[in-house]
Parts: sequence; C-alpha cells; structure tokens
Amino acid sequence: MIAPLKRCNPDGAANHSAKAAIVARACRLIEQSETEPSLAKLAAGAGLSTSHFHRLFKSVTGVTPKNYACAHRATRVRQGLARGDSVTGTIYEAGFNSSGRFYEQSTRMLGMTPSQYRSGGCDEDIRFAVGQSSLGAILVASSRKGVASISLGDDPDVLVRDLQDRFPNARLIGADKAYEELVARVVGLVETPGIGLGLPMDVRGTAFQRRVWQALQEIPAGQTASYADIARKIGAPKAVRAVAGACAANHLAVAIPCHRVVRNDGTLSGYAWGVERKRALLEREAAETR
DNA sequence: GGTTCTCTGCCGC
DNA sequence: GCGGCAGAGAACC
Repeated sequence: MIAPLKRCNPDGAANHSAKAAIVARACRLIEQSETEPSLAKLAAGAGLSTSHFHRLFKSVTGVTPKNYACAHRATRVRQGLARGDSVTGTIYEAGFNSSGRFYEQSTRMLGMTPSQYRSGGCDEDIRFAVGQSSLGAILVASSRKGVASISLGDDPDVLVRDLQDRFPNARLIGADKAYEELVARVVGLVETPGIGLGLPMDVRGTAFQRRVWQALQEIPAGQTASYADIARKIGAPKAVRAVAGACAANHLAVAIPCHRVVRNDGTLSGYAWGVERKRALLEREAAETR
C-alpha cells in the first residue's frame, strides 16, 4: 500500500527549510567540535528540548544525532588514514578518547584493521570467480568475513575491473575450485531468487545504508516496495532520496534485493546492473510465488 | 557493576 | 508543533 503524497504549501515549505536550517547548524556543530557534543548541547544550540530536537534531527536526516556523529568520526578516521597519518594520531584527531574504544569499533567501521586500511587493504585477501547465469555474467567476491560483492553484467572483464577498482590494494585471488561451488550457489539464487543466499555476507556501508539494506532483505520475494515505503520502514519517512542512494550503493546484487524497490507508481526506476535484469528478476519472483 | 546518555513512546498543552 | 516524563537499552567509566 502506498500512501498519497502530501501536497506542499508555501508555508509548509518555509517551515521545512527552517527545520532544515536548524538541523544543518547542528550538523556543522558536530563536524566542527573536537569532541562529540552531547544531545543536550545540540538541543540548546537549536533552542529546542532534547526530545523534540532529537525527533526533528532524525526526521530531517534519517539518522539520530549520535549516528551522525559516529559516521562523521568514521569519515575523519578514513581521511586521516588515507592521508597516511599514524593510526594513533588519527584516533585522537577523530575524537576518540581512548585507543581501546577505537579498536573495539574499527573493524566494523572500516571492514578491516586500521593499519590494513591505511595501506589500502593490502593485507586483505579477496577471493572471486566469474560465472554465467541466465542474466549474463556474474561475479562473486568474498573477504574472510563473507560475500562482499555480487555483480551482474555482459562482460566478465568489466566486472573484474570494477572489483579491482573497489579493492585497489587487496590481493584478488581467482579461480579456486571450492570457490566455484559458492558461485554456483549464487547463480542458483539468481535463477530462483526466493531461496535466499544462506551465506555470511561482509556488508560494508554506513549505519544508514545498513538499515536500508536490512529493510530490503525483509521484502519477501514476489513483492515490491517503494523508496518511500523503505524510508518509513526504517523510521525515516522523509529520507526517501537517501534511501534511493543507499539502494544504488548496494554491492550485493540479488542477495540484498534492491531490485524489489520500485517507483511510487509501480514503474521500475533504475538498477545498477541494468533495468532489464531488474525486470527479469521481478518477473521470475512473481512466477515463483504464483 | 554502577552511572550517564541516547532513544522512543506517550501524553498534555 | 512543542515540551516533558518514563522506561529500555547502549555507552561509558
């Protein structure tokens, strides 16, 4: 079921931009502070109560102030490490007050240890293989933590090049017999999407992207949802564009079923691996569940 | 393990 | 639209 869109009136628009300005100010405050400002401090800066400010912030950005601050801190860590700064220096620069706390979170935040990240993931092994499915070439790649990438395309070489671009300094290990079996399993998922992957996944994204991807996995095969439906489901009804962005950032074709997200009017909208593949997957799922 | 903070739901103005 | 309170849970020390 799709709720009718609310019509904007000029007052509403002005009101909305005033809210956006308050939240934007709070975002700048978070970004410019040495240490993470408390919710009370942010609310006071906005001239609102903590509870109301919290709700307002989440309605505009789609994430809580705490989440926003965490994401910003993670960005600072990535930038620091990418510049080649020392791990310890970067930790304190980014506002972590103890290295223990940082290491506790770093693997989740970076997908690897800080020193591995600093060297461009060069200590990371990525196993991969290319197979053929009814939708064309399919590339599956895994880190030690699980399946990290599933992509579809016409040309296997292009898929491999894209993988290299995504993991520029990792060791890419191809053509391994045991791994081919895993690829066969993913091909099976493409042919019969309803069965589910049933394999550990190494999902790398921001907190917000993960929430969106989790919501996508909860759409049953044979059904579709709109971007607005997903935004509502994750508790951020206004973050429709951000949801679309998160869908586009998905690297796990079919396993994270972003193909089940369509426009409000039911038309298909875009698909990173080609709209025709999206159409084929949806038709397949509809037939499966009939 | 206790304390503080965040987050959400609910209610009243 | 907003404030405030309560309670659960996470984060911190």
